[in-house]
Amino acid sequence: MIISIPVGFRALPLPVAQLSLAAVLQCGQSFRWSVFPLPYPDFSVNPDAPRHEYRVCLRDRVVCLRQTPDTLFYRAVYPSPSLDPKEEANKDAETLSWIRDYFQLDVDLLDLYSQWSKLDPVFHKLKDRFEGIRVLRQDPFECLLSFICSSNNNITRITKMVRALCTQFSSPVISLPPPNAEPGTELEPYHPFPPPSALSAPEVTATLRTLGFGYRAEFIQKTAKMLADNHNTSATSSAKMQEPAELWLTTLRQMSTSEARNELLKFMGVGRKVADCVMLMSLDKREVVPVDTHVHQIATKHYGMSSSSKSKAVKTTMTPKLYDELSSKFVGIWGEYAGWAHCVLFTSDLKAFASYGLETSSPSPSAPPSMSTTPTISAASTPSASPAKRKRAASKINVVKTEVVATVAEVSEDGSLAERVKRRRQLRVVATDPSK
DNA sequence: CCTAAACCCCTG
DNA sequence: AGGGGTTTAG
Repeated sequence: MIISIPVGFRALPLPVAQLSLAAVLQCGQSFRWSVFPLPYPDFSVNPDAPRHEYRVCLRDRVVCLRQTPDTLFYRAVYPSPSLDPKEEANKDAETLSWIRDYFQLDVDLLDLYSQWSKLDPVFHKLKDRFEGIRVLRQDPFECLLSFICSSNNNITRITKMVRALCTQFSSPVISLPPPNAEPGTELEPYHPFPPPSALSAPEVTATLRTLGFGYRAEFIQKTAKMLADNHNTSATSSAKMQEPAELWLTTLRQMSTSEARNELLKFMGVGRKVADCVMLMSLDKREVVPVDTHVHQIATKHYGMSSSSKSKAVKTTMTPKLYDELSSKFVGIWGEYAGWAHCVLFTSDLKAFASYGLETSSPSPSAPPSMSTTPTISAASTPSASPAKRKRAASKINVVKTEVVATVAEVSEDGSLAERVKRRRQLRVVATDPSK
């Protein structure tokens, strides 16, 4: 099979089993990729030719990707066309290294798939249908704001909102025609994701509301302002560089899962689910399994999971306790890369998963053995403390109101989710209203 | 410590 | 009517 390299693209050998762009770029991890169908006259001539081009704007360039069963084609387009060749080569190397980082290509997905298959019969039956699904390593600020938008929402609308955020609050770096377009086709502007400083002004809330963000408008602006106020203390030297607040968010990669979660929960509009998504998809917390209502449904139906306290039907509400139970059970099943396994099963092809359930649900509830017992969970995912210590910490917060920050720092080692939320509320007061 | 309702917009 | 959630009030 001969595949010609598209003009301007470089080739990176990569089996589609290691990465499937079609599955990964549109499954609700990132909401900013544009997809273009490639108008080939006849695919029967070359059935393996790429059908789509994917594009996204990164800082000063637009990255374009195409894929065949064994090759990833990539190129970047820059605003200034006449660079000297050496500079050009540098930038291309930069683009390749960004791709390797963004798709985490050093992680062998085939290894993981075979591990999960041994650990989980349900996964074993499904794995062939979900090739090449991996967790992206996204920019933390973009990830945080995108998932604040995700509450009570669907992928289509989140995508529209994130797009609106970019077109409204950042300048386009370049305008390009769609791939394989006729001459004279209208150019399309490409906007990078806006930095915190562009979203922190109070008027931003109203603008976002007119753009259809609803109650999330305030969350976005408050979160951006909190980041800018706390971390953008010195000016950013270059427009191409990240702001200090963005760099600070990235440092959460160095922290433990529970520490990073505590930091994220301080932001307005960020609860457990959003925090976990941000940690999994941008902060290297690969064991974290975010739980939403859909995961809950599948968990009870296919894995025999149900809240230990309430043995009601599938109609139970998602309490913090239930969330913890479900999340830790999946970590117990899938292990170190549990979040990645979750991604394969739940955020790719939900309909295929549902149909699988219809086929096999009646004969035998083939739940994995680890379901029945409480699995051992790493300390990082479920911090525990003596009840006495916890109580002391909680009461301290209620009494002391003036030195909240110091108190929080002291007790932030542990605590239930509810307690963390309480602490967050007080922290927000300090962070957003210094006068009080 | 835990539960329930509102929130804003889009889709069925 | 209800949704891949969070906040606020009880």
